[in-house]
Amino acid sequence: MIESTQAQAIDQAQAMDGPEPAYLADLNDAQRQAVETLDGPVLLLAGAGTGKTRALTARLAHLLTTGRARAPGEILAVTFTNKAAAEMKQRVAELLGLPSVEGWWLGTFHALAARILRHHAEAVGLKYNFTILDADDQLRLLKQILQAESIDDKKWPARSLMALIQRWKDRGLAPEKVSAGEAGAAAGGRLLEIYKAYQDRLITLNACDFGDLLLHNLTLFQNDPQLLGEYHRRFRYILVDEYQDTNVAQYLWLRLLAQGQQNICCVGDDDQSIYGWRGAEVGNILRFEADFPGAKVIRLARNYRSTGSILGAAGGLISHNESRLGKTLWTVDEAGEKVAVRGYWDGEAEARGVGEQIEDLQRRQPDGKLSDIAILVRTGAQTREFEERFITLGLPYRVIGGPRFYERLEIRDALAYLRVIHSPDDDLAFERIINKPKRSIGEASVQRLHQAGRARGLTLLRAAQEMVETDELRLATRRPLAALLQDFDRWRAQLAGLPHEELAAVVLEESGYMDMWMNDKSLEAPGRLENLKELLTAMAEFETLAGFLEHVSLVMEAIEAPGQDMVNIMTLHAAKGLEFGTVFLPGWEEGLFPNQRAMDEHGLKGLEEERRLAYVGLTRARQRAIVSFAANRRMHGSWASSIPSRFVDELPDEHVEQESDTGVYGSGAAAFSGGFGGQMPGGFGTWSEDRATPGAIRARQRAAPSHFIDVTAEPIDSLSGTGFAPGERVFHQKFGYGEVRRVDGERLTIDFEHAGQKKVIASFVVAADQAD
DNA sequence: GATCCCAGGGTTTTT
DNA sequence: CCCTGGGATC
Repeated sequence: MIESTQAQAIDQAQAMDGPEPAYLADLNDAQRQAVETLDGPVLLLAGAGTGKTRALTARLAHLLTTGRARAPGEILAVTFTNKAAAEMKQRVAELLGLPSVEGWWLGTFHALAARILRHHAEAVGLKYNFTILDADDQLRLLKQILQAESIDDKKWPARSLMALIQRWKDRGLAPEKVSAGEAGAAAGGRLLEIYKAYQDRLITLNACDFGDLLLHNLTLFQNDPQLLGEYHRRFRYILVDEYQDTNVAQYLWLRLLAQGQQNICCVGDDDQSIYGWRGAEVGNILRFEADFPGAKVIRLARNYRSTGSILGAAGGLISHNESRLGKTLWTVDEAGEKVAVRGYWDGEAEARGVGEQIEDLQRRQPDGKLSDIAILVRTGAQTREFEERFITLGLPYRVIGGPRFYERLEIRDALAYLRVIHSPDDDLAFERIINKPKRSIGEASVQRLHQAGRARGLTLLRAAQEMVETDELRLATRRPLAALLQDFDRWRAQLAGLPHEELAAVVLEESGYMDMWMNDKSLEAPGRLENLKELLTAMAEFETLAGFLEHVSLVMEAIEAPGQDMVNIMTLHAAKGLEFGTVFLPGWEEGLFPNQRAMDEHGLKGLEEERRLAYVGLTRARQRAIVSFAANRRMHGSWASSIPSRFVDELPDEHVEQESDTGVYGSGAAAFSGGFGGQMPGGFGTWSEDRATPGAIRARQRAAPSHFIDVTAEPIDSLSGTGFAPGERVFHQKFGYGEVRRVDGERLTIDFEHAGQKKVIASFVVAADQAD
C-alpha cells in the first residue's frame, strides 16, 4: 500500500519533463554537481554548514526521478546516527511529496546491518530472533566470563578489556582473524581467548552486540559470494553520510557492497572527525581516491551558516592541523561580531558570566529564543556548574545526552521480561529479573543454575526448567522459580492473542514488578512508575513485540518531549550536526581542552582530534561564538589553576575580540598581559596564591554587579540559618511545589512535584503555606 | 540475602 | 565533589 503510493509519486515525478525539478533549483554549482554526478565513486567533501544534507537528499531524489534507480529499494543510504537518518527520511519524503519513506534502505549502519542479518542469521549460528545487547549487557556478560576464567578484575577491569575487544570488532576482526601478536599483554595475554569465549557465549545466548551486527555481515558476505552478488544487484546506488566517522568494519562493509556497481557516494568532512577514540578512521576519507579508482572529488566550501568572523576563527584554528585534505570555508555573509574570548577567575565565575550574557541577550532581543543558544562543553562533568547557576537564575535549560530513557533501570527491567518472552535464551535478561521483584532466588541459586547450565550445555532458563524438576534447589527457591517459569510460558502463549503493549501491562502486573515499585516509598518510585507507563505508550506505536525490541536496541533515545524554550547544554561531541545562533564554548584550558588524556594516549593525533572538536564547536554558531576559560577550576574535588588553551592562541587575532571580566580581573588588560601563550605562568600564577577559597569567592560575589541576583538579594552569610528543614513543603517561582530533602547551608535539595530533584538557593523558595 | 558504608576513581559515546 | 561498586555487616 505504502509501496504503491510511493511508486505513483515517483512515476509522477519522473514523468515531469521540461522545467527542472524544484530540488535542483537553488543549489549552487558544487551542490548541483554533487547531485548530478550519479555514476561511479564520488567523494563529497562537505564542510560544516555547506548544505550537505540538502545535497544528499536532492541526490536521492534525483536518482529516483531520473529513473537511475528504478525503485527506492535499489538505493542504500547509510547514516551514522538515528537522528541523521530520521532527518534524511523526512526531507526526502518532503522533496518527493511522499507521506513516508518507510521500508526504504535508509538508516544507520547498525540498523541496516541488523536488517540484513535477520534474514541470514542461521548462516552465522544465530536464530532470526536474536537479541541485540546494549553496553550494559555486554559488560555483564564479559564480567561473567572474566570470573569464569579467573582474570583479576582489579588488574584488568572489564571495561577496558571490553574496549579492546570492541576495537578489534571496529577493525572487522573476528577472533579467528586476530593475529597472535596483536593480542598483547592484556588480561595476562589471554585477551584473545576471552574474546573467543565471549563470542561463543553470545552465540549460545542467541545474541550479538553492536559490533557483531557489522562483523557478522562481513562474515556473511565473505563466505557467500553468491549472497553478496544478490545484494550487489539489489543496491545499485550507495550513499554514505559522515564518512569520516566510519571505522574499518563499516568501511569493509561498504566496500563489499559497492564492489558490484561502484556507484558509491561518500559524504564527509575530515575536519569534523571526532570519534577516533571509538575506532573511527580518518584514514578512510583521506584514502578514498586510492580505494575507489576514478573517484570524483567534489568540495562544498560555501558556508550558509556562520558569519565571516566565525568561519575565519574556525579556519585559522583548524589550519594548525597537519593531516587534513584542506579546504577553506567561505561565505558571502558579512563578518558580523568577532568571536569573543573571556577569562574568568574560576568555573563558577564562568558559569555566572555565561548566565549573565544570556540574560543580556534576552534583554537585547526579547524575541530571541533560548533554544537558539547552546553551551558546548568538553566533558559531561562541566555541565553541572551551568546547571546550578541556571537554577538559581531560574533560566530554563536542558542537558542533551543525559541518562537516556531506555537505559533507566526500571525500563531495562521491564524490557528484560519482554526479552525473555521473545527470546527465551536471553540469559542476561532472565538473570536480570529472576529475582526482581524478590522471589528469594538469590545469588547462590543463580550460580547453581549457571553451573548446571554450563554442565549440560543449556541456557539459564532451560537449566532452570530442568532444575525445578529435581531436588537440587531447596524448596523455598524451587517453588517461586517454578512459578516464574510457568508465568513465562503463559505470557509467551498470550503473545499471539494479545496486543503486545497489553501483554506488557499484564506481565508487569502479574510478575509483581509494578507492586514492587508501588510499595517502594523512595522518592524515585513514582517517577519510575510514570516511566513504565510511558514505556507501554511507546510500545503501542509498534506493530509487533519484535519490532519494538529491535527499535529499543538500535535507538536508545527517548521520544523527545515537546520542546519548551530552553538553553541547550551538551558536550561538543553531542553538538555535531547541530547549529545555534549563539554558542558558548567554556573551559578552553590546557588539560581540559585539549584534554590531557587524549594527548597522553594519542599524542599529536589526539591533539589534532581535540582541535577538530574545537572546530566543530565554533562552526556550530551562526552569529555569535563566545570562548572562555577559567584560571582556577575544581577538579575531582581539589582546586587546580590552569592556563588558557593553546586553541585560544590559535584563533587568528583579526577575528577575535578579547573581553575582560571586570568582576574578576579589575581591568581586562591584566588578564591577557603577555598574550595567551601556553608558557605564561606569570600572569596566572599570581592568582593561585589567593586561590578561590570559599571566603574569597563569597567576598567577590558580594561585590558583584546587581544582576547577580542570588547574592545581592540577600548576603549569603546571613543565610546560615535558612529556616528550612527537611520534610518541609515549599514553593519555588520556577519549579512549583516541592518537599525539602536536604539542607546544606544556604543550599536546599528539594524534590519538586513536577520538576524533579533540584538544588536551589534558600532565598528562592518560600514555605508552601506562604505562597499564593 | 539485603543493606550500608567506604574506597577508589572520574574524556568524549553512538549504535 | 559525586558516583559506582565491592566488601563488610546485620
